[in-house]
Amino acid sequence: MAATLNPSPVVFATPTSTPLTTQHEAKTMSKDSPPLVSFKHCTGLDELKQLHGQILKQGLNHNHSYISKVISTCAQMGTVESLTYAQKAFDLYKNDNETNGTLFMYNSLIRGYSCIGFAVEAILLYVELVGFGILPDKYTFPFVLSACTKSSAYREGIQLHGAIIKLGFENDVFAENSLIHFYGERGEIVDGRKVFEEMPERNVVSWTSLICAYARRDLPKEAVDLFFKMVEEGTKPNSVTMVCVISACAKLQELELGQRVCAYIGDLGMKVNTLMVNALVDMYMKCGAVDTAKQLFDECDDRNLVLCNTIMSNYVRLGLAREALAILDEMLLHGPRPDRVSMLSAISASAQLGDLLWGKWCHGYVLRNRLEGWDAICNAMIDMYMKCGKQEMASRIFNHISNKTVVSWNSLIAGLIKNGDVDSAREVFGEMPERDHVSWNTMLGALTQENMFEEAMELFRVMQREGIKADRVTMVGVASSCGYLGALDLAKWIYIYIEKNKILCDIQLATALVDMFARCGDPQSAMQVFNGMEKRDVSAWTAAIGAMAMEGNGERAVELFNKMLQQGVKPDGIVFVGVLTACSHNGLVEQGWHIFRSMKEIYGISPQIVHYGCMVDLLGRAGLLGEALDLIKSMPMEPNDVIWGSLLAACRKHQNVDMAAYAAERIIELAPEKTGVHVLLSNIYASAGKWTNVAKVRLHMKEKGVRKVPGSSSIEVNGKIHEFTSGNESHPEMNDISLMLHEMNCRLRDAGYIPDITNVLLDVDEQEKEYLLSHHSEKLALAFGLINTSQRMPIRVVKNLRMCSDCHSFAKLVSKIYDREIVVRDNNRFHFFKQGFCSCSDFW
DNA sequence: CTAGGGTTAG
Repeated sequence: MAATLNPSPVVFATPTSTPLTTQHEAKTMSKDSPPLVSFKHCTGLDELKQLHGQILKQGLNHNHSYISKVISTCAQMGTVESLTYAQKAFDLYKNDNETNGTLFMYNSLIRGYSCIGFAVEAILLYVELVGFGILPDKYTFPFVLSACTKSSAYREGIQLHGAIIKLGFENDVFAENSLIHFYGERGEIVDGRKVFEEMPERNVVSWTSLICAYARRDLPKEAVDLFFKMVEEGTKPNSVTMVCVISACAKLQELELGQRVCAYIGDLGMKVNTLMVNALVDMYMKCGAVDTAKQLFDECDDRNLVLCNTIMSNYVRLGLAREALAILDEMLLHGPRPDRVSMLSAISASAQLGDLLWGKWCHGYVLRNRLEGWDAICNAMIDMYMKCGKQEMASRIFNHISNKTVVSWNSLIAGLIKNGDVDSAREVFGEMPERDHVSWNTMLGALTQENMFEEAMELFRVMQREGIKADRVTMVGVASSCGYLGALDLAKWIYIYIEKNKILCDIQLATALVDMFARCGDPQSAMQVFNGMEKRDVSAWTAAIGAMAMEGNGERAVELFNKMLQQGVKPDGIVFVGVLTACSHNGLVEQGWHIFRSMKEIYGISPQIVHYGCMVDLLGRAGLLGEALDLIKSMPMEPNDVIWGSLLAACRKHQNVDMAAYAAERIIELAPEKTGVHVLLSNIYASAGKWTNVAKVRLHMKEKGVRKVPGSSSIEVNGKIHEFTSGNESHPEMNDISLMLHEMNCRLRDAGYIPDITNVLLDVDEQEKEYLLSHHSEKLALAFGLINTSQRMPIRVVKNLRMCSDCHSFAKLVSKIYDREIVVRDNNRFHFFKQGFCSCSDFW
């Protein structure tokens, strides 16, 4: 627009007509001329159009006072229609008078356009105004800057900053405040701060704008600090300030701080308006004070839509979907009428519950009220139908979306994964037009969840190659995969990577790191991360307790558990599993019973079947087989195959063949597909020398097509993970490994090692048994480790099954004869071998 | 004239 305009300055300072109050002006008006006050009583656009018509009819279009009134009144109505009309009136005025508008007209229009979000039009009008050589005034800058802010017109904003300085408005509080807001919304907070610092005088809006900027840029701490500084320096906060600072407290999730800030509301005798109630309810909910929030909500007379939406969305976020839907019910009965934001929460709530009825009802409401045009609603519905298991319905909605965003694709992928269709998810991932970090994180999470850890790490490497920035969520997935791989070098690299890239280490990520180090057999690092955490929730404690359990340090695990209770962290069912497992690894029968009983008696948590499983394991390992069986019989629920499996394992350790057979039969009844049972059962018979029974089990396995899960061990050397399976000789360095194994066997035999062939299931001759035994996967990995790692390095092996007792003795001796620390993680815990001893003291 | 609340996927 501006480019085609004549840039020569048109002096507009001379009015084309004198003010209305003068005699001259009065004469030009007919008797029926509408008085200017009639604009004040103008209620709608139609009325205004009539007034404008009268003015035109009376030939008053040259009178800028009238036309200015028309334009400004129109613009203030703030609708697209009214602005279009204002623009028309403006153009007509300019045509009839062969001149430009007045500054006041420009200001009115710019403000109006900015208000309805037509920022480009507002900026173009400014350009036009300057093009005509009209000098902007102090009213112009706030309007046009707010337009720049809304349309992210960065270059224009910067130019305006220049103009403000050039035209001598840099000491104008309003212009400067608008600049602070502009920079703040752009994320250029340093520039905003600079403007703020250089202001000769500031008012409450200057402070508030900067506080708001910090709060929005995820620097809530700075926002709150600035608030205190503001009060200290004697500027009284108003309700807007309070809304901003309370939202900062919500982000910090610090209830006490929030309450301290709120104290100013009462101290200053501030009236609490709806926006403040809303901010308060939001803050309390984000800080975990759900009851306080609900109370405030209930006491609020003005249940407006936003307030309802705030409480609903928070309920959904907290996983309280039922409560969210209760609010919706309330709204449907007594108002306010749910809008698309309410429905977004309602659809998410239905998704969370997997409640198809509610979901379908929401879908219907959306259609009846024509809310479906909004992307977010459709995306939420994809998620909802997927979570309700209605893949087809979800896909249908996806296909009907005309404007598919990356979120639509991500919802589809996540949904496919939830329905167990990882292959399709991978396919869609490959097809989608653009991928954002959520897409990558979703896939990474899926691979981790599906135990495809190496694939997950590979995907992470692809991310690196493609320059996708990893964030917290990425690293949680990566850390978790690494933990399962048990690759300590990789773990250390990940830890450094997070520090180097300044990835925010929140509770979840720190917890993932604790777990990762624990699974990689480095409990020291795990505890170091844990001790460095600022806040610890029950999951964090669970990870630390798990680290101790895996190390076999039951006493320390129980200690940690007690410390957690002391610090007032409420235990959940999961942490009890952790601590009871720790007890069972160390035979802490008394403490285990004590903790188990406290579950219900003190914490009101009814033990679930897993907790009984832990106890059966604890009693069984300790040799209290009768007590274990009694517990199983006293359980309030039917024992499952896992429970009997624990008992079976215990029977094997303590050589109770009869009870073992009983337990095994129960398992085969409950879960005939469980291959491990057959193997274990034959092992029991084998170790008792009952070869007829072994043959029977083997026959049964053959008939059912059950195959033993092959033992596999992996070892990380120079960042690469080498995997060995029992008896598989495909590794490229197999020759060296065989030679090494032979040498090891010789040296060990000289030291008095006798292979414990009771672990060999097959009924073959002694020599062959020895051969099979000497090729157990962990032995291959050990030999490989001895060849390929330096003397001072511990050898770390990860095994998928439980270590057999022969390999256990073997590793003990190797650790002594080769003077090497050996760390083996089996599917249950760690074994640290050193100088002929194992950390488990042979109790595992 | 400038500043303020609720919004889907991992």
